[in-house]
Amino acid sequence: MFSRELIAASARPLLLSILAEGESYGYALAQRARQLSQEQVKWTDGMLYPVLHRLEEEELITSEWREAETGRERKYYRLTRDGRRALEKEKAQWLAAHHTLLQLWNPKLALT
Amino acid sequence: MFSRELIAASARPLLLSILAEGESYGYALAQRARQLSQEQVKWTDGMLYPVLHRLEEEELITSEWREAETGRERKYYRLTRDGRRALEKEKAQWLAAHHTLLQLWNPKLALT
DNA sequence: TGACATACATCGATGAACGAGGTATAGTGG
DNA sequence: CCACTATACCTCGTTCATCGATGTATGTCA
Repeated sequence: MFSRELIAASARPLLLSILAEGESYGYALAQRARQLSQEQVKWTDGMLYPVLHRLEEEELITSEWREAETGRERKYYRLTRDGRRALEKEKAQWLAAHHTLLQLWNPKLALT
Repeated sequence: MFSRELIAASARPLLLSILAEGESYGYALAQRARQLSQEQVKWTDGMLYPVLHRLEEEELITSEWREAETGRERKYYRLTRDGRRALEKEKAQWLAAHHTLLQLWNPKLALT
C-alpha cells in the first residue's frame, strides 16, 4: 500500500489520466486505479468523492447522472479542455520529481 | 514549484536519498534538494526540521552537533541501517506509483 | 431473505505543510 | 564599525487533505 503522501500526490494525476482514456464514474475509477497499481492504490470513498467534487468545482471535469446498462444510476465524469491542460501540468510535475529522485538513485542515466 | 502533495510525497525519499550520499545538515539538505530539482523543491524551514525530527524519532537517521570548518555549530544527520532499509521501501513505492502512471501515459513501454 | 458488490455521499479525527515569528553567528561591503 | 545578507536552527497556529466511520440505496445471486 502506498503511503498517505504518495496516495495524495498521485490521486489527481491518476484520476485525470484515467479519465483521459474516456468517461467513467467514481466506483469504476477506484477499481481502475487499483488494477493499474497491482492492488496498491486502494482509494477510500472518503477521499475519492471529495476529490472528484473538487476537480469538478475547478472545472477540470464535468459530471452527468445517467442510467447505466444495469438499470442503475451512476454519475459519469468526463475531462474538460481545462482538465486536459491540468493533466499535462500534473504530468510535467511528476516527471520533474521523478527525474530529481532518479539523479540520486541512478547517477549515470538520469534521463528517463 | 511542486504541489503541496508532491512536496509531501517526495520529501522522505529525497531526504533519505541525499543522506545516502553521505552525512549532511538541514540547511545543506534543503539546498541540495533545490539544486537537484532545478529550483523546484523549495523546502520551508517549517516543514524541513519537523520532518528531520520525525525521521530521527523513527531512528532512520541520527544527529550530532558538531563544529563546522566555518567555526559554526551544525547538526549533522546520518542514515542508520533502518534508514537504508526505509529508503529501499520508499524507492520501491515511488517506482510502483511511477509505473502505474506510466501505464496510462505510455501504454507501450511501461517498463521504466 | 440474507449477504455481497455496487454506487453515491458526508463528517469528525488525524496528520502534515505552510507561513510567521523567534534566536543567533559568520561573512561582506560601505 | 555598522548594516545587511546568508547561514543555521527551532516552534506554533492555520490550513488543507486523507482516513475511517457512518449512512442510504439498488442490483445480483444463492
